[in-house]
Amino acid sequence: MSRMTSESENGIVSNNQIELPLGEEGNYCGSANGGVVLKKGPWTSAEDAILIEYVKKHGEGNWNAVQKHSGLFRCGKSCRLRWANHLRPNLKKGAFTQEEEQLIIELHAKMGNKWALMAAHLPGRTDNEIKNYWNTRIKRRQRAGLPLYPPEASLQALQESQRCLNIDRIEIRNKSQHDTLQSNSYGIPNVIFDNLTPNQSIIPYVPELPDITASSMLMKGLSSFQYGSIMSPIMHRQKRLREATTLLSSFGGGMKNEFHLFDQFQEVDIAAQSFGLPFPFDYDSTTKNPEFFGENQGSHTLANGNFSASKPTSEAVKLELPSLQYSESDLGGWGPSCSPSPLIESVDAFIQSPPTGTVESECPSPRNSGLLDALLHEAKTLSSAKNQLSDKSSNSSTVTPGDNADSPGLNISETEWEDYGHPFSPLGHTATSLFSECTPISANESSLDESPSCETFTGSKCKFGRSAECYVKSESVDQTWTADREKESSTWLDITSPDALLDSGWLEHDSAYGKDQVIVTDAVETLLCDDLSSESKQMAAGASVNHGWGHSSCSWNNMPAVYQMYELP
DNA sequence: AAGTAGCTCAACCGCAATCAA
DNA sequence: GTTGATTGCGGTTGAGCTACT
Repeated sequence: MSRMTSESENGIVSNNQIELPLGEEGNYCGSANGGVVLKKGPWTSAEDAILIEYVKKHGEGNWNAVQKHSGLFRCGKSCRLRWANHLRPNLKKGAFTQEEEQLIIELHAKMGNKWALMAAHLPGRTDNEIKNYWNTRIKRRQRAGLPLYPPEASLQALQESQRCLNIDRIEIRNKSQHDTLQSNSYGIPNVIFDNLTPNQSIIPYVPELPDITASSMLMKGLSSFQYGSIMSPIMHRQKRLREATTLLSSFGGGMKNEFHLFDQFQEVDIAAQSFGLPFPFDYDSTTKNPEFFGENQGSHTLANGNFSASKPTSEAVKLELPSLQYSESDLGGWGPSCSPSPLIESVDAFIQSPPTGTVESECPSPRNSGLLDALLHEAKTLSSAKNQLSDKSSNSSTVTPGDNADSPGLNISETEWEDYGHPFSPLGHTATSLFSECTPISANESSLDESPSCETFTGSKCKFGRSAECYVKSESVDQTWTADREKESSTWLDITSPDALLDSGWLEHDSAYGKDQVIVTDAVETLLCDDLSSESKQMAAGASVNHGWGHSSCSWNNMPAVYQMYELP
């Protein structure tokens, strides 16, 4: 509004603001003007007055009639927007309150970029306002390397998610009493994708999935880290510190740990870039596959890299991105020169701050929310639960809080991955890192301006594929990986191992389907299926993939190569 | 003090869903 | 069932402002 001060106050169209009718120039506000030139640009107070007067008389709606009846040279669309965002009564002006911010965070964690829905929960606020706020906040937080969601939200969501997952697990196990640990079925003939069906019945709000896929969220995170990797070096450290501090304070100090994390990420990111690390792949320099990397240049690294182990695909995967969108071109650094850290950062954010809130559902489904947070949160929950049930773990491939730690004795599955020539684990660094990075870091481990510890995350156990244990060695940064840290990180699931997945509950055998089949929990499904190109999705759909709330199944043999990462020779 | 980069926010744009004829 | 108009939504843009160098 204040920006309209320089404008004409008479509401009459000035020449430089007159736009051709839409029939001649796109379809915005296209039809209602009948050849009358319509004004664009900022509204004047006179125009506002006209519009207000009109709405008083005729009420809202029928916006195209505004121009006809009021003489306002604005299209209906513009009128509606102006009214909704600025003129209608009961609009709150000014900055968001802390309560509102909190609510937005919770709502976004739950809904994703459903600005209109979010606005419905914030009286007096408009979707545009919320969207702008969120995008601004997102950018700031991402640039500062902070998680999107505050940790307190994580705890709440953790508890709720745990409860929901317990319900889910019960139902799954009711379907199958198989001992999931017995089967070492790498040649998985079929994969059953198990959505978190139980949630459906208790979720009052089940929108059409916005298709905020795991990969899109990962992309979001990855691209978010582009801010870290690209912006950070540009941004002066002082500014970064200030921003981060500001954001920190906005969360009541609960972000210390995250803040701490971030500073590490920045540096590692830079360092990793300087090493041309092929993010998201961690790889052992002695076993890296140059051919593979070459093929994937310019392609969608996440999709190709993480999911196409042996058959790199050249297909670009166009992902639908959430609000904070970045085109593939934005991810230009995804090639061999990409840093491993973006994902890690995002993962950190996601894991530390899974979706929360009970705005519309007490048991938000990861798929429903469309947020990877939920997905990862599930994994985290599962993994934690499994770790507690250590006695259950009989298979050597099971990742338990100890065998994961740096020991040269890799678990079976890991070795087998290697033997079977999958240069990278199915989920690669992505997933593995997720679990190795979600351990909170105590704030006193390093100060903000200390040389950050690359190993704090890069050194966490990155087991996958041929490269077995691969550390991202960034020689330009300190490597102060601590034993404690490693122990912490090692408690997380080794997702690259099917056995581990099985053991963790990510994959479960299901005898109900007759064959050696594996239930892939929603989280895995999301990683496996949702991240693929639409073409792949269609193929998968042809293979009985049902991306609904119920079970879905993919016939293994019919799955595109990118799906067949568990297939063994 | 000047130049510049980054930020904010209002408005635009395109698409899809809905509605009515 | 089809078509065109209307409405709603989410992503994007760009002008003005602010902070920094």
